[in-house]
Amino acid sequence: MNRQDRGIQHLNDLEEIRKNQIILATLKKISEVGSDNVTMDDIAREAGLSKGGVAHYFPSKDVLCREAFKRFFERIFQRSRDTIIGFADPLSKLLSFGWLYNWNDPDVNLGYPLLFDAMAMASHDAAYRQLFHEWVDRWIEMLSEAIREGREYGLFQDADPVETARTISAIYHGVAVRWYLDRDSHSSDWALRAVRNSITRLMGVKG
Amino acid sequence: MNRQDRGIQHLNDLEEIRKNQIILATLKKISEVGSDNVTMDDIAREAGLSKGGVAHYFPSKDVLCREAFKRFFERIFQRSRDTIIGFADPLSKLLSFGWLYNWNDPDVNLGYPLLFDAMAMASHDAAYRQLFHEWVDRWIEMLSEAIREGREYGLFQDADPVETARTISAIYHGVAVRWYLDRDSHSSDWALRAVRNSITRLMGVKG
DNA sequence: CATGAAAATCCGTCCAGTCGGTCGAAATAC
DNA sequence: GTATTTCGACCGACTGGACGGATTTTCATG
Repeated sequence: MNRQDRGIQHLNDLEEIRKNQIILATLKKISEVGSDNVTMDDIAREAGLSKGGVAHYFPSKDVLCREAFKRFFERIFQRSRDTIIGFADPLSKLLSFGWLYNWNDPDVNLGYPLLFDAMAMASHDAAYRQLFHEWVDRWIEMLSEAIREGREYGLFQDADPVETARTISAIYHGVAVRWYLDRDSHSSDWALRAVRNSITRLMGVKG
Repeated sequence: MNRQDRGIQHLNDLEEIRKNQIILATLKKISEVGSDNVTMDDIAREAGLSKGGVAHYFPSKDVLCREAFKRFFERIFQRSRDTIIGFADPLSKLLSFGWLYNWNDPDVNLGYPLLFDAMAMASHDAAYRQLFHEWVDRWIEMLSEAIREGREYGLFQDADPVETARTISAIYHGVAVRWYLDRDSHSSDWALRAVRNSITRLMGVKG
């Protein structure tokens, strides 16, 4: 981005644009090499700025990374919500996250390394655990809503919706780890069958 | 360990003792701060040696970490095998990993940060993916054996044992992540119920 | 004295964060 | 309308510290 572009923006707009630009670059770089191995120089260059330019918008690497992770998780959650509301049937809602196991999805290729990085951070850093907790909680809220709905219609067997939602969420996650990290032995088809099987049986739906 | 101890050992013994000592220290430190943040100095001090002492036994940090991870995964797997063979009933075998959700277990407190670290590495490094793959494969072999047994006795419904084993393994993993990283919302009781429920229903066992 | 393990030291590299400076644009003065 | 000043985004050289690996030194042992 050259200097000509700058004048045509309001200042507040510019700040938001630059921050976004930097955060996108941060996510890409962390995804590529991990947050411990990424340098501010890498991020700056990826964003088309210099170290000083990045420093102008973010006070430290730590703050930048946290903000980047936060926005990324937010985006993934929004996407999940957009997907789930496209289904009316409660079981379909619970099974609507197949895109998590699609190699051609750009969010997937960017996202899994980010997720693993965030989890590794979380195991040492309470702030990242909090971030993870908030993210999971929003998923649970969304899933348990669908479960309650299904129970009302008599589709699902009786069980605590929140507890069941946590189990479903965990199953998606566990399958995802295998699918992404041991890809030669865990095809996308396996992943889809695994979650479908586990979840339908868990909910007491006749197969 | 002080100098008096050293003379009473054969040289080959000593080498194995030192390597073990260093590896244990490495695992502890990685568990505490992550493999990227650990320094050779940290490891040496933890092992009661100096940097030079460690360098004498391991050529580089990279090699040391890989070897440490390898031995750790091996140990966990051995422990799992020891546990599973204590049960005769195939379903009990599949449910015999409750110790994975026990906060008082020393392997647990040491192990989860190591596992998350290894996964984050694996998402960038094929060598760690290979390590993960081999580890998973041994689990799958062990689990699918129990599943085959259960099918022979007519306890489990028909389904591909390996595919089902992969699903069970993934469920254990997914539940573990939630339990360890979002501990305030996921009790050990929840974790045990979650795997028991998911697995018994997946296997078609009458609850 | 000889040997080799371990300690101490050194050196090259890398990186986060700082700071003085540049440049263009907007504001103000005249 | 033009000159001048101010403002702030941005740059990039630099610093200080940390680290990994190699080299040198010390020392226990036989």
